[in-house]
Amino acid sequence: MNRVTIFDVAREAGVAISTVSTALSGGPGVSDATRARVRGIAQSMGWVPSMRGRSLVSKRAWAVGLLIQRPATVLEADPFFSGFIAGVEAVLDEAGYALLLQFADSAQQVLERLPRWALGGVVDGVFLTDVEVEDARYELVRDLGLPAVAINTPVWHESLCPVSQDTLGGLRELMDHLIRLGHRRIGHVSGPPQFLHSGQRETVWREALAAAGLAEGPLVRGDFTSEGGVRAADLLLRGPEWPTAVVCANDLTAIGFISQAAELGISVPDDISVTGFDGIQLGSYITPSLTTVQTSPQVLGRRAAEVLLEMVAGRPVQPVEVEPAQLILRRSTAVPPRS
Amino acid sequence: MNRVTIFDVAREAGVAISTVSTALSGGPGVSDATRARVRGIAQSMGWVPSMRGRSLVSKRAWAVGLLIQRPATVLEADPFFSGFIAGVEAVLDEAGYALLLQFADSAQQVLERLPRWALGGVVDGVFLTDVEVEDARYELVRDLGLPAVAINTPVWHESLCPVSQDTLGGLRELMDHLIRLGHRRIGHVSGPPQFLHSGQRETVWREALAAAGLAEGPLVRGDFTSEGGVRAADLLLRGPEWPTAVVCANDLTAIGFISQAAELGISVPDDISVTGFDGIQLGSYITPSLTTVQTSPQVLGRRAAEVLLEMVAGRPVQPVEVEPAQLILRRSTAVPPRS
DNA sequence: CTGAAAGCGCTTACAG
DNA sequence: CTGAAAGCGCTTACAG
Repeated sequence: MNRVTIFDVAREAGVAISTVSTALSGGPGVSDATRARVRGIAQSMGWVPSMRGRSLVSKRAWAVGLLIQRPATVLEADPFFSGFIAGVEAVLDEAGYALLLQFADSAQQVLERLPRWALGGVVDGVFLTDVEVEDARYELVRDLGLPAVAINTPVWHESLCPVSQDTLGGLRELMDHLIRLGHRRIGHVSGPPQFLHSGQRETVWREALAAAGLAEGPLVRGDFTSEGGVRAADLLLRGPEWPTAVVCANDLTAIGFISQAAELGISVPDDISVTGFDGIQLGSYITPSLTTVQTSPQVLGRRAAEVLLEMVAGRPVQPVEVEPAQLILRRSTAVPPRS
Repeated sequence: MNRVTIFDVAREAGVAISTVSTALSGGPGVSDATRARVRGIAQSMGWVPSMRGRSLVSKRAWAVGLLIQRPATVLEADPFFSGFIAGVEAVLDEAGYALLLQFADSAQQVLERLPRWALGGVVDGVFLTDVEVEDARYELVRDLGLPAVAINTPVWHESLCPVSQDTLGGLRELMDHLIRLGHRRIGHVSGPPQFLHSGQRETVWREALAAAGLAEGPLVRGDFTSEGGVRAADLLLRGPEWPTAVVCANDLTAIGFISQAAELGISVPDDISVTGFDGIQLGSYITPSLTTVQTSPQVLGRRAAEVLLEMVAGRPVQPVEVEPAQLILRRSTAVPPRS
């Protein structure tokens, strides 16, 4: 497909291909006159560098990868990835790097593909998201010597650098807020147990209740989907004793919960307060608007890309901590109904 | 980064590198015994094919590209791309192809990058979305000989194949439904004018009104965002004469519109009916749930990827038409208030 | 400042 | 069935 090569340009200009290469790449060792002439000829001939040739010799793929260990359909549902990719792209674009995107069905598949990407020279580095409780990827990227940036992980080694945002502080504030409003029975709809942050959020909820001397409220396992929120509402609201507030592990869950509460004739926030987590854009447009903890996937993406490019270039990096997630108070929370 | 090469395997096995290559790639011309032995040795040595070497000689990038001509942040807002990418990925993964994702700020930038991708051998083909009214990309991919699949376009030539879904039929049904409910003043919040489908949706609205002998309702220009919906509601609902129904160009716009209507003390659907377009998942969980036309970005993505891989392989293809978009009646529409 | 040559890791005719 | 060789398009020491 590549019509004109560096060889054609050299012939046309009457110089050696090494001169063309040096002139075009901007390196030193070519007179300004020659450089200008070669560049002019290359441009007029429509020369475009072959990334294939360049990659082979430079041992750089000029691409980094995001290998998402979830079904491809989460992109549609989970707001994190969209924002994260947006942030990543903004930085990569400027650096002339491309983003390779792939989804994996299982942890096993991820562990098979990472070596292919690394040893096959497909990417120069990877982003690791969705930290799991037992996460074999960290060891793997070290063994492969593959530069990696991991989001919200405590791990840090020579080829892995964390980029993190404190989100639990915002969640603690949220719990305090509910307690100050007078809530005494506060339930929780958790996230999928394999993710590290599901457990962390659950722990914050549990500890806040304990610190306030409150009994542990009802806990339902969710799955980060609205449908999971619907099921949780069915479980929690059909019995005789509702909680007066429910802290959901993410916004989608909260929206599903609120939807099903309405279906059951239960009003939010008059009968029950409901909170989300993530801070998706639509949270401010639904009725009632959603109290939530607003995270910054786009900022994380931007910083993660910056750090990864540094690592790829062989420069030393330090873990990055972005601004903490913010508690956003909206209308889905209020004082509890008088019992 | 690539430790062990085909050369190392050949030495270890005591054969020529061509034998290793043939044995590993599964081609004919190697005895079963040799093939098995070479494969065993390659595996035990941890050999992984270098895509850089392979790409250079095979003239294939083993990747296709999606170059989105919008700010990267739309990924977060626009549900089309998430679903589309999910569908694309499902097919590419199986074929061992990767997806290269990039965003461009302007049409100009797209036109600069496509040649770099094509002539630079970065991708073997591209997906073209967001058909514009005057779209220079079609001519460009033809000139470049770059296989391309375009979504919902009328154009078709040797290196461009359309994959389409009829969405306007569903919109016509939606208009008929509103008219049958008794609505006589039906407004429209349009999409950005540069997109072909914005104009198409507006035309359907206009023609349906004309066919029913109704006066043209108020038209406000939106931008496919919820914020645009808020602004449209402000414009349409502050005056003395509201429409009794408003057809929004997409779901996000409709959700913003409903939100602002509530803010102004106007109830949906009691005071005004509001409809969306896209069929995003959250549409069924908000209150009131959203009447909309449900499109199938994931199916489009899957079919588009299938067609593109065929084109890359040099096989002949035909335009694909997926199942039409479906009208989904929910609670944001009702009979008009008695005037 | 410029040129001739080697080599990145692979596939693919072409001989034997 | 197997091997020796050329070549994909580039960059990078190394001589001149």
